[in-house]
Amino acid sequence: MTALGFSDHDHTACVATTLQAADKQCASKGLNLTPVRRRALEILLREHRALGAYDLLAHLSQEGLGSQPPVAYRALDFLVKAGFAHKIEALKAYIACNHPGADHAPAFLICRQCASVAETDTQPTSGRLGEAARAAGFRIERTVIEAQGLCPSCQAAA
Amino acid sequence: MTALGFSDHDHTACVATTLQAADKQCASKGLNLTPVRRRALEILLREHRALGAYDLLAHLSQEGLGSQPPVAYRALDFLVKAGFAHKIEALKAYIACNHPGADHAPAFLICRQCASVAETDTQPTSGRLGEAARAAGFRIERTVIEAQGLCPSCQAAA
DNA sequence: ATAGCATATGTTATAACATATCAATACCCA
DNA sequence: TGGGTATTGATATGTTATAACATATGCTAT
Repeated sequence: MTALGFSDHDHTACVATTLQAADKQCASKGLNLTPVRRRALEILLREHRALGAYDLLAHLSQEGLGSQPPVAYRALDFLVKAGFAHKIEALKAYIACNHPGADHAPAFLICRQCASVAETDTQPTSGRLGEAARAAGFRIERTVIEAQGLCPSCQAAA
Repeated sequence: MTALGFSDHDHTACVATTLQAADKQCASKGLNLTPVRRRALEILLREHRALGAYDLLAHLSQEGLGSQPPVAYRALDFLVKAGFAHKIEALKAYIACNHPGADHAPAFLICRQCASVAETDTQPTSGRLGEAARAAGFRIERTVIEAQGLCPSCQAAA
């Protein structure tokens, strides 16, 4: 895959198709994509950027879907566990997954100027990190790979 | 370098020599390693694990070196900027650097069981992340590379 | 039908992490 | 000696995340 996120695309369609894919996956895996969870995913997809839990909560509460922090955190937990969203640790924020479904080790390119985020992925077992882990006898279960810097358009603007 | 942190070593000596190295570097770079900052570094080195800012603050305040959050955060900011410590985003915690001095892109192996942390390093420009960045035209300024899993001794225990 | 169970949500409160702001002090050096 | 810079002290507040407990909803076995 390539790192999308810095390029334009038909966003309405991409939201719709991803939501449908989520519906399908939940049905097949026996997961319960409840109204709050589905709406949370839709908000993340529409915004198409990393949102803080309280940002999401503000959207949800505007629509009468709960007003207290646990509402947002529960929805986010579900989405992250289901693979529909990721947490960006360096931003303490959450973003919809680019390519849900596949089990993957996401990596992110985060623009410090415009806060846009591109998702790509990595092969944790290979590369320097994998080597270091093997050498140390460490068993990797999850990786946080986040690069911060400037996206193409912010470089151009500077 | 190799990933230390999961192996035994002469810790008293390693604390002392790292502190001395820090003194030296600060002198040569015109940085001011004040008592609070130096003590904070010593605490991180002695503990030899990732400490939360409030954990550090507790140590500092026991010694009369300040009792309010900004004291700890200022010391940590200084140490991180100077390259004497790193922040582990996934743990919201701070750890003394293994090899201060060199400008480097640290990477961490974090045991979810015993919370020990090994520091290694990466070459951000190479590998899949670097490729993705080049392909996207993204300019990397800083990276967060953190692997979570099980260290050798916790694997053995399980 | 209904008791029991599992899952999800509602609600309150608080824990844990981090920063803004402004005053006081110290230190350098022109 | 006076002005600039860096550091510290102190108070308050902002931000992120979870604990704890109550309630609702739906399924299932009897």
